[in-house]
Amino acid sequence: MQTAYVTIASPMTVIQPRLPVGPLARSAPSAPVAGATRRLGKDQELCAEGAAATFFYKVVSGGLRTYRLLEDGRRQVDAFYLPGDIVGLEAREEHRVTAEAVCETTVIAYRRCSFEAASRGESEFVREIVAAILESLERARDHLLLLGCKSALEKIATFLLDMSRRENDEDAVALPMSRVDIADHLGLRIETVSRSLTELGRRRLIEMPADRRRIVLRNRAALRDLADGIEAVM
Amino acid sequence: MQTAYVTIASPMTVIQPRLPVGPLARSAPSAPVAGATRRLGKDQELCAEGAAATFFYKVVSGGLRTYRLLEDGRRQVDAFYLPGDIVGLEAREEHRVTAEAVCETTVIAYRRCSFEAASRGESEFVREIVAAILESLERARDHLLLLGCKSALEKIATFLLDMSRRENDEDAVALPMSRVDIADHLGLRIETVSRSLTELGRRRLIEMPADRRRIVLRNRAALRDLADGIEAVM
DNA sequence: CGCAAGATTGAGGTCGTTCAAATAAAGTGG
DNA sequence: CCACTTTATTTGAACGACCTCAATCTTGCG
Repeated sequence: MQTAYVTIASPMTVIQPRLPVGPLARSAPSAPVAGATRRLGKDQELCAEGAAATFFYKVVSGGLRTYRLLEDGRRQVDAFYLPGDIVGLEAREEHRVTAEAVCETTVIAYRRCSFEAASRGESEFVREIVAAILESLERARDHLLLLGCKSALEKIATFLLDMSRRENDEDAVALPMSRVDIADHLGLRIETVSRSLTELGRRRLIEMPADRRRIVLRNRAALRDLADGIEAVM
Repeated sequence: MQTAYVTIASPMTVIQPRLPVGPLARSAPSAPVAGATRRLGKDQELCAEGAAATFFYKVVSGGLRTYRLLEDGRRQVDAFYLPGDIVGLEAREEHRVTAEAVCETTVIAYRRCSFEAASRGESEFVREIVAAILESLERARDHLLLLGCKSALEKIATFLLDMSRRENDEDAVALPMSRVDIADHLGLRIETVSRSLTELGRRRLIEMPADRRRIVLRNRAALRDLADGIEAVM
């Protein structure tokens, strides 16, 4: 689930904190975690989705936005970060969102390799908890993109693929939850859920057996395109 | 930010697992983390929002939904949890979401007190990182409720109050970001953002100085009601 | 079989969007 | 400092996706 993040012998030091602003500001002289101040102009990128997460940042002045995109350009701004906030901390190899300045902004950069290193000393128990929390965060972010940007049909396609993936990618997807639950999950009404499923069936992307709690995926590629916001060619 | 969570010597039994499901099943014999299997009927509640988070759970069979509500009953189902998933892990004193079974479901309960205990031994650095991640998760969940349930006016009210809170609750809120950013954050179009702000001004809940990047909150109570989904009495 | 709950389908309404234009603000160069 | 261009924001009118309300159909279960 979580991929191990091994820092290859990065010369890194231990931090010995005890600051009022939080430990981040107080690394030991000999083992600095923190780095330089960085100034960003309006709309300048701090870090990109997919880029190596070598640093994370604390906002000093100005503000940042983090966002994700659909293929056709629709954008979901996950959050804004104001002075004092910490951004880019995901304990993963890659950043999952793009961060940009909304105006003239100053941040302090911290090396983040120390996190995996530090937690390597931790109990397996703590690590698994952190991994589970990160998993929740990633799912939540995926869902922000869905709720903020996608149409009803795209939402349903996304949902079906997600359920399928979590059930070992079988073509037959079991939906243990009711239409009401699905609707409240996707920010739709049950009637719209029903109509969207019917429409996907009409388009031959899925098939619905008599048992309404089971759905067969007939055309994953097309469903994937729908879910990713690529306009359907039809 | 994070309050310490001390477990008072609860008599608890050790599990000796060695399941393929991850470390949770394999805590040290002397420091057992896990507990009993629990069976839930359809729609039965596993844990409630606000309740003490004494346990967290791993789904064995069936499925769970987690959700949050607005005052008038609108519901956002944050996520579904299928066999193998871990739920209720927030490293906080209280659960932030309600978890219920979507059908006949079996879970394994784990004591979660050990997390704070275990992390007490961790470096301040790791704890701050975990705290920042949890902060992100909470914000994301709040935002799911906003995107999934709220009307345009409610979204704007929520956004203004949130920005105000993060800027020391001043009545004058600075909005460093553009209307486009706000729109993409709230799942709206810039025109709708603009219209909603105008409408709030018309209702005397806010005031907009000439400088469009600044907004004065005139009636926080009414804004709060709007944000919480309490129908406006007017 | 008969009933209750859930799911689907249909018709009409609404909120937010789209497209377009007006207004305001912020630069730019003279 | 001012005319001019560019960009951001606000406002208006018409459209459309999804919602609401209501009826029908299906399924599960006593």
